[in-house]
Amino acid sequence: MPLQQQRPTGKGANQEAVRRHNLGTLLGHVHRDGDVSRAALTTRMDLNRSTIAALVAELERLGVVAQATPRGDRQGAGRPSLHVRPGEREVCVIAVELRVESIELARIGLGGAVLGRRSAPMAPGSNPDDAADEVVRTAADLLADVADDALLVGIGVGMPGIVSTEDGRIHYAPNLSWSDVAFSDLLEQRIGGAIPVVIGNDANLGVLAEHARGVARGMTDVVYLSGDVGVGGGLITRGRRLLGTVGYAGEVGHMRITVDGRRCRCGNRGCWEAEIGALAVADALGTPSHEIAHLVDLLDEVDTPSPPLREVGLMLGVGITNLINIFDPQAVILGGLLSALYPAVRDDVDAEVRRGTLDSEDRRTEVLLPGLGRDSVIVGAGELAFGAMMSDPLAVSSAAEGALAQVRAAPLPR
Amino acid sequence: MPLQQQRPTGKGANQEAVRRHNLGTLLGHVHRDGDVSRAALTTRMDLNRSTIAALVAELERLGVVAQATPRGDRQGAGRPSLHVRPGEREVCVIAVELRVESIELARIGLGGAVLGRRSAPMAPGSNPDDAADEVVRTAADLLADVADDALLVGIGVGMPGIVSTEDGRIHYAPNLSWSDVAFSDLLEQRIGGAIPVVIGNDANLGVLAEHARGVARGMTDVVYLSGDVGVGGGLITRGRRLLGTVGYAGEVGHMRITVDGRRCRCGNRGCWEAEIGALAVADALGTPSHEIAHLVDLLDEVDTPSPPLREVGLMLGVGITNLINIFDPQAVILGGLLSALYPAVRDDVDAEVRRGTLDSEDRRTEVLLPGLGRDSVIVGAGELAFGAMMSDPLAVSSAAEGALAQVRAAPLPR
DNA sequence: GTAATTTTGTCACTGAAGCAACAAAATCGA
DNA sequence: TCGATTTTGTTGCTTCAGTGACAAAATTAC
Repeated sequence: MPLQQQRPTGKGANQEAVRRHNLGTLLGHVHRDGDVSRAALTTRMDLNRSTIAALVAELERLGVVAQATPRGDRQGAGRPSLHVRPGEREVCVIAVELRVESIELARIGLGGAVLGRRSAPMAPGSNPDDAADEVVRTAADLLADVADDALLVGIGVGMPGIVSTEDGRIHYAPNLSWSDVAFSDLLEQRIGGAIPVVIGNDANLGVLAEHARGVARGMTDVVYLSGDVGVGGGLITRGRRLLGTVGYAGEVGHMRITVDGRRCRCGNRGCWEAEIGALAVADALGTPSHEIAHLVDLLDEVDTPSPPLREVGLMLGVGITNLINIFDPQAVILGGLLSALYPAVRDDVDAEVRRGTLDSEDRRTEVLLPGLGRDSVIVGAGELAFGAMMSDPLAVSSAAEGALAQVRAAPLPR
Repeated sequence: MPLQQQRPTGKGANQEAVRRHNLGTLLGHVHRDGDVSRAALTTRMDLNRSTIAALVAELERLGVVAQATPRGDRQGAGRPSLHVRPGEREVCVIAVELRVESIELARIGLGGAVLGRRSAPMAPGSNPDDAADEVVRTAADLLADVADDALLVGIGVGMPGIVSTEDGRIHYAPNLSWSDVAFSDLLEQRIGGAIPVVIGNDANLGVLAEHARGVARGMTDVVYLSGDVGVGGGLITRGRRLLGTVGYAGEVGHMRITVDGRRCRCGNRGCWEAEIGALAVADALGTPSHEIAHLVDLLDEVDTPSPPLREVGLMLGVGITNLINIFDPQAVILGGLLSALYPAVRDDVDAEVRRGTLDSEDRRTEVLLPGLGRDSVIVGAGELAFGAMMSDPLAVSSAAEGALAQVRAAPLPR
């Protein structure tokens, strides 16, 4: 069933939607694989050769893809199929990650290639306006030596905090001490509304990244956990992100797993992040709180875990078990600090998961480490920014005309 | 955006898919509202009048809908719009609910009308084969006096247990002491494969029912909880059921909320259902376990809850809070025993939910009681059975030709 | 009763995908 | 080396779903 009925809207469809869908899907394949043969596209999309040819031709006309006879390595008999790759005209996005100490930017091209990076300092206690200025300034720098005909189709921002999907507002970002900031508006104002700015939280982008280019490629149901002092969750179900009504879905950090447990920043007791977050790990290792930054290294050195650390592992296992029972995913991916914690307490986690989840032949959820490491948020921000392009290439590419120049020339204070 | 790209498949679309989508969506509107004007369809589906006319004409040709000038009550000026209603040819499904003590059946028509009911005893310790025989026998009875040209388009089965979506296997049904039963196969064999049999668990069908015809109409993200001795969850996100990889999603009963809590049937401690299930409620009320069937009445009589009962309420609140934080739904619906428990301990539950969830203007999850009461599972089973019809009316209705006769004449032992 | 409003049916038109036939390119086998 | 085979790309034609414009029909308001 190629088209999916989106029940709540109950809207009808027309040929134009088909064309949009097909162009977007085809471009998605190119973006995903970097290089696909037309024959492969024909098979995968289950369309006629002629149709694929027409679709590719249209995208080629826009300059976003190019066709070429394949290089060297042959496979099987028959005339070799033309390959479709990102085109002459460079299609790219700016991916931004707001961290507590720095702002990371990357320019990411169609196909997922990282074409450039910049890092800017995030002054302690920076306010959102300063940060937005810095982002735009650095983005302009990053775009300075890009070909003039390049197509900048979006800006994606990732950050630790609670983000409202619809309006791009940051509801609350404890690590940055921001609350109720319309950050995507701040950026859009500075670049003259040239291009849409989309924003997501770190765990949400983590799962997007791992699903698109990490260990969860090809899966349909994935839970991603990003652990630090707090714990966030990113969810993919049926191959799409689960965002909830406002976009606040995935706040698993305050899932209560022991009502009488450790006290959490939120005031409650026994929140999951109080039990497995950086503070709990530091306590278990006997690390003073100012050395929390080195927890990863300390965890790497753990050979046989101490009883307190094993207790943390147990709690990790309990929470993972809850999520498996709730979501029935193919994998749970442990990001951030958790990817250092897990190897240290693997036995306890695995035992708890086995004990608490039903384990049939057709269902065996894997617990995995991320495939993208530190880059997951910025890669996810790139994927997020590319999203619109993959659902309506024509509209987005025509809207993006001139955006590059506009961002380069963004007026900034000082 | 009328068509939704189903990312994982990456398939293309064609005009045929558009037609399918539009016919299905239109029929879905008729099914949902029972009676829609063509003008309303034009607005809602955002299609041309001519297109709507053509679509209605095609469905009318099949006999599944009929057009008529509206009765009496007029609204506004202008030529009155033709109304579309379920057609002369009766389109229906058989909805089945397997309970511990009985098997309930209903015949449900397009539009959601319950056209007939039967109840059959479920002998204690019945095996699946006996139950399947009984279902088919009762279904034949239920279909005895139906017009010969009626179209039986599906059979939906709901039951308490863990069900695999793809193959319709019941993995485990503790209350019935069944495990690993291919129940939909058992039914399909008996009716000669005339018609697809779809199966779902009670909480999953509960949320489907409340979403289609209960308090959650029009919502996009809903959590439904069905409480008894165990607690099950049914989830809707983006207007569609969340099933997970195998269909085991929503098993919230064994979500651990206090690691050192009451012992659960599963062997663990502090599972949610151990804290808020029937046994916990009975303990809190001081009710002996053999009177567990009267818990609803006892809870109705509660005026001011006792401290132990308030503790149960607290645990209910904690679990609901967890789910709100994870899913960010518009509503959490409390079904089964929980709909009796909630009014008794409402203050404690609400306080806990307020305390544990962030509460912004655009996000205020409601805790609701079901709108369908005892019927939710059977209504949900009906909706489930109608599902295929709403995504491809042509294919389903032609496949259903002759199914009625085949079910009536199903060969049965004795 | 007349005008305004709204909906309907009809029909020619547009646009997208499918199909079939033919030509081209590469591989495999003798 | 050459022909048979396989696979692909191209082209013109067909099919079909949705659209827009027009005139007609039914109702309400003045």
